[in-house]
Amino acid sequence: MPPEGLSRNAYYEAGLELLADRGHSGLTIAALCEQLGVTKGSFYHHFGDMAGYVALLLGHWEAEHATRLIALSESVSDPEERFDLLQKIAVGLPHGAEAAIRAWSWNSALVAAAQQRVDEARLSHLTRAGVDAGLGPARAWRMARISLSVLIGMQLLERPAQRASMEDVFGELRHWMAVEDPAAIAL
Amino acid sequence: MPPEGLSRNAYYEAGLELLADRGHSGLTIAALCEQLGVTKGSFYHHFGDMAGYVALLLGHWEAEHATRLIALSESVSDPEERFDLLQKIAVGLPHGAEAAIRAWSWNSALVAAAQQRVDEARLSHLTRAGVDAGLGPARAWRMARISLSVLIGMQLLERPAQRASMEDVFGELRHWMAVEDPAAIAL
DNA sequence: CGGGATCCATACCTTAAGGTATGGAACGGG
DNA sequence: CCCGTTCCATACCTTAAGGTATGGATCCCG
Repeated sequence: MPPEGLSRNAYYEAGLELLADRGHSGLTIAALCEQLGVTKGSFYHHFGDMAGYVALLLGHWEAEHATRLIALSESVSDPEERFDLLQKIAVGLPHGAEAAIRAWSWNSALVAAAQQRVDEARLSHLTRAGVDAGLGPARAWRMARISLSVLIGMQLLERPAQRASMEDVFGELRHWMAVEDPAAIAL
Repeated sequence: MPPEGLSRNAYYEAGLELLADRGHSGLTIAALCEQLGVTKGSFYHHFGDMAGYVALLLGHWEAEHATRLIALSESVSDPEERFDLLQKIAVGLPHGAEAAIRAWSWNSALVAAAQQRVDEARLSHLTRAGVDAGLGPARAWRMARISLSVLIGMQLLERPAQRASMEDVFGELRHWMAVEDPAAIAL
């Protein structure tokens, strides 16, 4: 199957794009085919049905925008440097598509499962990064939760997400994190 | 119209309940009527069509869980006391329904408009509260954004939202806010 | 006690989206 | 050159959800 992989990837890109600007209800087989200039025959040839396509699309998203980026961050040893990278990674995520996926997860068990895996992976990675940076476990856990919540909130509050205000807010968060407070860190 | 207002409110309660445990795609006329033990005739009698019902339902939510609570908070003068109240208010919100509405807003312009009004009202109230508590305007703005983002993140990360972890996280946030840092506050 | 208004049940229509069946064009290997 | 496989177009089916038309039941009010 030499000229086939390309086609599949085209469906993924088109899917994420549709999600970003029409939401999950805009991700229909008809819309996908229209955007790619084909008809439903093509879609049902490459993917058995909608559920199959969705599973592959989510797998693509998970691998590309979670697993891969987390591994990238893990390759950095210096804690401060790693948080720099993490902030850049966060700002560069496909916020539109991610927000739509999160919304979508409220109406599909399949999507909810993928979303939960991605959240869990990001959360545990953030917690590890916090511990590496010297926070106590409980405090690192809360820091991770707050950080991920802020990412989610920013993704959902602005449409499209504004790079500038996101950097501002993340900067404030890191400033708070850096504050010396032995009593709290003891946790 | 004496025995009518009751019926309308029943539709609102049923609607928020359906949203909370089936998401917006579960909020169908058929599901509403089934839950209330009536048929579609009743629905179309009370509300012209689905769009009309949705508009009224959102208005109910906005008035009950945004406008009213903000006014309540504004009646408290002491800044510290006000933040205590705000935390209690936040924890007590109908998180399931609110999360579903936020997800829904990605697929309906009407819902998106209501959601934006509620977000804007909460955001500007939080900013005012921050200024009253002694933060500089820019810092108060970021604090408000972070706080609302955390609420949103917590609403979406846990299903159902856990009261305990929410209080933990809010506590950490307020601890950070209280840290003395003249340089940052100068902003 | 008659009549209009309120409230809702029943039956039917329409549309959009997923899904299926089938055939045809292009392309490569034997 | 032929045949099978890949890839996709066309036409049709099915289902779910919004919406409409109509009639009946109840209740208040004059």
